[in-house]
Amino acid sequence: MEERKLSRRERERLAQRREMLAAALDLFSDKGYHNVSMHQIAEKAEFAIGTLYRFFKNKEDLYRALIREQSDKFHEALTRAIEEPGDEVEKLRRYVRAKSEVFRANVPTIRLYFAETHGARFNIMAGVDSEIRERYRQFQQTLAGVFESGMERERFQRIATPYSLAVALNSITNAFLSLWLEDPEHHPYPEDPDTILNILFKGLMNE
Amino acid sequence: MEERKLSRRERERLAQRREMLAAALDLFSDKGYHNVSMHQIAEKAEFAIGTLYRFFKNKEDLYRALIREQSDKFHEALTRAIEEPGDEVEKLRRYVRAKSEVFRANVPTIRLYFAETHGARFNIMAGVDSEIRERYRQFQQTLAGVFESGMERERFQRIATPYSLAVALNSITNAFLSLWLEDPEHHPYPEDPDTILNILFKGLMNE
Amino acid sequence: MEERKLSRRERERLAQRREMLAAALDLFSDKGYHNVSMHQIAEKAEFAIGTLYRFFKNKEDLYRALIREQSDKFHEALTRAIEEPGDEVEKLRRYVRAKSEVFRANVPTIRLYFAETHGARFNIMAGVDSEIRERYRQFQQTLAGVFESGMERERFQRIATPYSLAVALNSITNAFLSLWLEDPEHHPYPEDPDTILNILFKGLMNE
Amino acid sequence: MEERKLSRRERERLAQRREMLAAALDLFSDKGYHNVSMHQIAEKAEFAIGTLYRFFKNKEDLYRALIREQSDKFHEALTRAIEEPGDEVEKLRRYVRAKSEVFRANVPTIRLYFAETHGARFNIMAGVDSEIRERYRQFQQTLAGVFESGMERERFQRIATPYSLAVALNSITNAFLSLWLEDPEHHPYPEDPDTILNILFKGLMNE
DNA sequence: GATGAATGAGTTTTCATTCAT
DNA sequence: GATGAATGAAAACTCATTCAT
Repeated sequence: MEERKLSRRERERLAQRREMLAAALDLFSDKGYHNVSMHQIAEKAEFAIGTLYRFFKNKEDLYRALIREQSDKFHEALTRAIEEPGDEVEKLRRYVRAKSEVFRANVPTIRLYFAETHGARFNIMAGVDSEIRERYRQFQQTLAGVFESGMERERFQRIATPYSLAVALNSITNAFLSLWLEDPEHHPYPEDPDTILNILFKGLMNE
Repeated sequence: MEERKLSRRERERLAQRREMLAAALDLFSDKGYHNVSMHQIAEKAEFAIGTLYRFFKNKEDLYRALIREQSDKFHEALTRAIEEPGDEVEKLRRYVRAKSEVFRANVPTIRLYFAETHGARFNIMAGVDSEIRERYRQFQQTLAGVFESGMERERFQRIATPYSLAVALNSITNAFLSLWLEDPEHHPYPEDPDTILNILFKGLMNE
Repeated sequence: MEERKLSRRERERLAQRREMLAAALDLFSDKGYHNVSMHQIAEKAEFAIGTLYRFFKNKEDLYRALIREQSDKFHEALTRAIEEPGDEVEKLRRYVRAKSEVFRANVPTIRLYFAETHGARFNIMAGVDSEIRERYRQFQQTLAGVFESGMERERFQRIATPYSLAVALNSITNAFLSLWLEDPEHHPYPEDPDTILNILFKGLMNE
Repeated sequence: MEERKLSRRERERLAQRREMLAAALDLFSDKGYHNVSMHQIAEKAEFAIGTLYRFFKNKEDLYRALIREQSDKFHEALTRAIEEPGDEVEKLRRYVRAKSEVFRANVPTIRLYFAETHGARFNIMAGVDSEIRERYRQFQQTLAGVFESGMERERFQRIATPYSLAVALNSITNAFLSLWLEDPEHHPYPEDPDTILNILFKGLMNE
């Protein structure tokens, strides 16, 4: 935004920080939080261990910074997809497409989300600051809003609560994208968002 | 099955093993794999460390055995629900009901699946032996079979491939049940399977 | 006392503990608390580092155990010297003699007392558990009791409060013994307790 | 002495040095040598780390300079007290009074002497450069001179060697002053030097 | 077969010191 | 000369695993 105001010092600092986080992301996503040592991160980032600790006060701090940064990036992209003008169906299509792209472009980050973490709990956003969970919840509310407005405009039927539909849509996209992630050969990347959306859109039952 | 053929020795051994796994399940599900030591498990199970190592060659082996055992239990219950006689809709309802019950009755195990694990990957069955994944895949095939036969009998429309529908149904149930698990007050336990199934059964779109 | 009741196991354990404390005493008294690592202690005692930690939960715990043990030994010896029957002068002589012997026989321990310690404060008993300081204070009270009874029996003049005299006697003995400790050639070991006691007993002033 | 010969440069340098030492004194006396980092000293003195190292070649050097400077200050004051004209008793009284005042006015420095230090040894001047010890020894000789001349003039009895008496007087004052330092409520500051001196001056024994 | 004491590699973290700017 | 970012050796402590009893 206003990056040109940064001094050289500050720019360098940011670049270093980025390199450290990039190294950490690679390692964490590959082996999981507990199987990566600070030494390994320092080595991969080509800094001395002490330097790492100048940027992050401990291992957990580094991990949290990483998660927060990545999830911010995702939320922005996904929120944008929903909030740009368009009718509900368009929004959902844009959303699924954006999420697919984010997955495709950030495989290590995705793995990180699901890889071992501290008290990693259950679903996609687990094991993470309550702060981040809260943001995820809010995002899911935003998504629910799309279903809600669709219902009000009688585009959508009230087959479930809007929030449930948001949860369902997220879980289905996650499931499909992770199929692809784990075995791209057998489970092709869903180019067309309707592959996923039709499961919601169309009724399974005949009559 | 054929337990009466076991000698006293063997029966005792099995009982000991069960106690060890039970202790491990409690601890792992509470604190996560890396925050539990073999000593703690031994102590909780009231055995000496060395004895633990007679039963499991290392920590990972113990962990895998635990996961395998639990997932076997689940698969059996779920497969039974599907394979008992009935039409496709009945089978799906029985399946969702059985899965809910299994969740409700095995919270620690469920937590374990989603808690930190070695290289825990993404969706519900991840982070685990390929052996177990394979079994999960097979189970999902079985579930897909229900959709397939429904399509053949024209009970179901072909809104997606049968396997995709199996994946979708699993991800949605997981998502709903984990909402309940994390915050039972705000997200009530789904007594009626149709709460979940309707998302598949009914079409969202008007027309 | 009742050591014959100890099992072999327990006897071995105690022997090991003793060796660890002995190694620690040597090192601490030589280099000071902060300049000795747990590895060095383990190595000197010929145990693995982990074994050290089976006996003492951390470095401070080891240090405290050492101090406590040594000071117990001293207090016992010194208290005995005072409390055995005899008149006040005899008691003070026995006390100074006992203290000299304890110094002579426990040079490393003495050094330890005065070597660097955590928050080592000032005088001889400093830098140590308040528990130990309290014991030292009590001991000084006992010593003051000797002066007091001497005054009551009019053997001693009331040139200062009994407690002050106890403090003075202790500080003088410490000073002389540490002169000897630091430079035995120039400052001979005080064989005769009256070398020290006369400073209290006799008046410096003519008239 | 000849400070007006100093250039502005040199005067500034000295002022900086003083600030560094003052910061170090505060920190060391509060937390002890090992619990203070060079960074903390630099920060408290409001200089960069590198600048600190321009003045002192390492942490130990800084520490030694500090001790030396403080002890110089003390020795000067105490020597003056002894060497000003007057008879022996006056000199000793002036000495005890001066020492008390020095203690009272320099609590942090006093704490520093007794707080944890490298190889802090035993009595008051220990744990320090041999250079400083030597100076302390010399000072004690000066004090012994007072006792000696008192003996020659038959003011004092020869109850011990003059040097021993100097040692005894020092240890007693230290002991009393440190009692006050540690617990001013129970152990009042000795306003009257004779509180301390009478222990030497008067004989304890009747007869 | 059971035990649990012993092991030591490996982890996180600190901090005195250097040196390019 | 001053700065403070960078360094990496070294510290305390943990815990999976072994093996003598």
